[in-house]
Amino acid sequence: MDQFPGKAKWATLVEEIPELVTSIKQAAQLTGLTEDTIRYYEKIGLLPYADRKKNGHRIYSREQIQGIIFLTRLKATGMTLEEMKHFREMTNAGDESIPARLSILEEHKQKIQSEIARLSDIQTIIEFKIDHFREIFQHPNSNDMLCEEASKKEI
Amino acid sequence: MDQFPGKAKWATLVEEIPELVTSIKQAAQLTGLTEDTIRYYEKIGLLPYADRKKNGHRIYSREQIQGIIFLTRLKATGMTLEEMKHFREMTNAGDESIPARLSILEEHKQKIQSEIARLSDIQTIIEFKIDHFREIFQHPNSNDMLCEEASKKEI
DNA sequence: TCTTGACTTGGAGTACACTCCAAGTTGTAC
DNA sequence: GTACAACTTGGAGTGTACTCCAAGTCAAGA
Repeated sequence: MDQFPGKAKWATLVEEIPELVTSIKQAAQLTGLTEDTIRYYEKIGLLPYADRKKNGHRIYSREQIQGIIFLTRLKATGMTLEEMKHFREMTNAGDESIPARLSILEEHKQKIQSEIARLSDIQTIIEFKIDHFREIFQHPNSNDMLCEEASKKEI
Repeated sequence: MDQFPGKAKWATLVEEIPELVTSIKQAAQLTGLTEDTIRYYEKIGLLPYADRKKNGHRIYSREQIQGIIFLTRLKATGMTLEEMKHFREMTNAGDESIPARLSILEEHKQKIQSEIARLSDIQTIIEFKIDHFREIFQHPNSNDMLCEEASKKEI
């Protein structure tokens, strides 16, 4: 629902990621982000300051690319940049922050669950509306009757 | 995932809506929108110019409130204001626009379906990550092994 | 040596959807 | 008659997440 680049484009398996990614362009292709977005994420501290080649160009390890991809998963399920930043900052704190990270992920998982439930509920309402329109279209005369019926149901 | 006001608050059954809603405050309570948002929607043409009382205060019929609530459903499932405006403009065109409205709703329904599928997919990935953290936490030594295993799966 | 292309930086601009504010009007309550 | 609440308007400001741009650097190729 967010702008989320087409799935086939970027890496979904570790094997597709070189051990060393030597340009921001490549990083962008692998993660599905734009180069500007990667720079922006680094600027706001969501991504750590990336290593540079001698000429100043960014390089990334496979693990770093994997980390970015995981962040895009969180973002794609509605986590804000600020929350992601918090999650990532804990990664820096090492294994002792694992329980905290676990509970963030578990909470987020619950949120996704509720989101799915919410979408399904509204899906049902929209389906009702679709049926309603289809009725009107097929039996233009029984229009009012169906409206009566509709008024007994959820809006 | 969007800011979506708490469900219990507003009307979900037609019976809860008076036949005539005589203030923007009441309209806001019934629809779950803020007064400012209702004015804003009217300003951008997403809602038609509401009838006013002699003193200029807005009034709404039950049907109009129902219409607003349906728009909030569309919004809550990711439809943009611009798309909703388009949908609503067709409502003005009368019954001849029903096939077009039908196809918009059907397309939107498909989008929600894909959205649910997308969330479920990522849910699975997050669950894997949670299991991974839990493993590390419970068996700190087998850490590397599990990382190896992880690297064979989806990121 | 010069050009080209891929990057770098800081900072400004954009899109969406509100959200807030100041100034004014109206109707009721005391 | 005056205070007050509940509205009205136009317009400015906010937050999130980018997106774009100008000016500069650097390495490789003709």
